[in-house]
Amino acid sequence: MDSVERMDLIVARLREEGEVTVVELAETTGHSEMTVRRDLDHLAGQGVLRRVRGGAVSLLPRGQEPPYAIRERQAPDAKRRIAEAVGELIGDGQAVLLDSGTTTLQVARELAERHITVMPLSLQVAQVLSDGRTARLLMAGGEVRVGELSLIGPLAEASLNAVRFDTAVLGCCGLSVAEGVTAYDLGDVAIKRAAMRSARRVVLAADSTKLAQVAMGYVCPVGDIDVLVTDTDAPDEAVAAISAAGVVVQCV
Amino acid sequence: MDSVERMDLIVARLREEGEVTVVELAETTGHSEMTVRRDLDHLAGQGVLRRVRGGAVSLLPRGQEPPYAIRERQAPDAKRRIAEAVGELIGDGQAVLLDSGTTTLQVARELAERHITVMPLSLQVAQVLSDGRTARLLMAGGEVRVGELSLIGPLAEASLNAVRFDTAVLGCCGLSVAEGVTAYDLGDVAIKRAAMRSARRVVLAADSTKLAQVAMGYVCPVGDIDVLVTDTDAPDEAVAAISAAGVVVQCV
DNA sequence: CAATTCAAACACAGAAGATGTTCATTAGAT
DNA sequence: ATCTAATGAACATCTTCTGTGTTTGAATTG
Repeated sequence: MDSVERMDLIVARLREEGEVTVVELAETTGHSEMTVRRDLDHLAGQGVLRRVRGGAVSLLPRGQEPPYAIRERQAPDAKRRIAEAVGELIGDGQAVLLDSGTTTLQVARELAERHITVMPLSLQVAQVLSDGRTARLLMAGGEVRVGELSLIGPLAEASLNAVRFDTAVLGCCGLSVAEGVTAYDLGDVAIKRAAMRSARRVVLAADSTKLAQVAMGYVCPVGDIDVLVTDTDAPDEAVAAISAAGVVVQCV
Repeated sequence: MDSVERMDLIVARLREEGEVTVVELAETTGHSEMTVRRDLDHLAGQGVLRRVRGGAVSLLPRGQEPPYAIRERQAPDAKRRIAEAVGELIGDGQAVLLDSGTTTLQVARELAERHITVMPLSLQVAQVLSDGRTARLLMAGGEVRVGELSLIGPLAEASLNAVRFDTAVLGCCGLSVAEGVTAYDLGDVAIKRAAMRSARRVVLAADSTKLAQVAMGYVCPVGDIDVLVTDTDAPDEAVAAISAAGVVVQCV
């Protein structure tokens, strides 16, 4: 059991029990208590839990978004395929708006070596794109959400209002015909809306697990999306319903 | 001779001769030709040189700014001391504007664990601050200069106009009473000016090597600076002249 | 005050990176 | 067109880093 598996186990335990103990985790994982403590300290640094004597308590209230480092490990294959498909939707020279999130981060990796103009809505996405050194980077301003590194607030909206894009690539937390497109953070919601206003075409990149979920913040009805790229695990009836709303659905 | 020394040697040769050969470098450094080639490829990736058969030619025209990776190794001790002193000038809870550059990057490392509000004018500085997770990060928008990762252009100016700061911590490329504060890139110059307009107090962080230099872009007269933090190698007459212009000079 | 937990320090193993060597391929010179 | 030197890929070796466990003394809690 390597460090990644251990972390996943700890997070799973925290979700079920709300708290964990060092001794119990050491037995379960088969590693020393010192190693468990180091794992817990690491997760504490990500804001996942709070250390207490003998163990840790969860900082993940139900109904709230799991932290970045956790989400990045969810459905990585699907996200990679989706990112690849989104990359093919973007032509060279286009101006692209790239949302924050783990799926769009993967899209950024796909676009990093392309010759396009990109405005990322996340510091992490910006990092990936600047490493590529070929894309023209137009940074959005805004307040940086700690942990997420997404950009929100009036400065971010002002940045979006100042530019027009060929394509906006958005992520989301939940998606259904009944409930529309939803996200956890209300600040992010406002930005997604502004992003849609600034782009001629809106592409939503969402793996199939999102189709079953509804988050607190309402972004827009499904029909406002132009293209949805998801994976082949998406249930047929959901895909049919979303298509019926006028969305081009692509399953990869 | 480790890889850092080799790179420095290669850059020095490029500055003197304008070009280098693989064979000669292999002899001088005492390493294999393959290693030299890998070094050259690495520097080519940073935009320092262009590979040609048998060697490489410089991409560093005189009068232009050396690339980031090179500057970061210049006077690192002085920069650290300066950064520490600048950190002491910043009180908790303040709103701080942080310029791009290698000296201000060091300042960012100093401020990363503080509880302040910071607007960085560089992606790299933003990266450092977001790692700290204590500072409130207000990202400036703007076009990202490739290689430098500094933010320039109208979006950046708009971000600066939208906020007011207690302190602006600026870097520069050249500084003298006769020629004022100067920088290489004209885009950066405009941003530095806007930054000064948005801050009650302007702190310039510049190691003593900057006192002898003049760059192309004129930012402002020396007297517009409130505090200059430099190192103890600064010549006394220069310090006296700058003080006479009404600047509080601190040598560390 | 006693029992437990913790964190710093050191030791060790496996992983990752850097370097050198060999060799087939390629670019440039003749 | 042919030859020579340069190149980059592939592999082997060595070094450095990172992750882990153990020990030990300090800190916390009941």
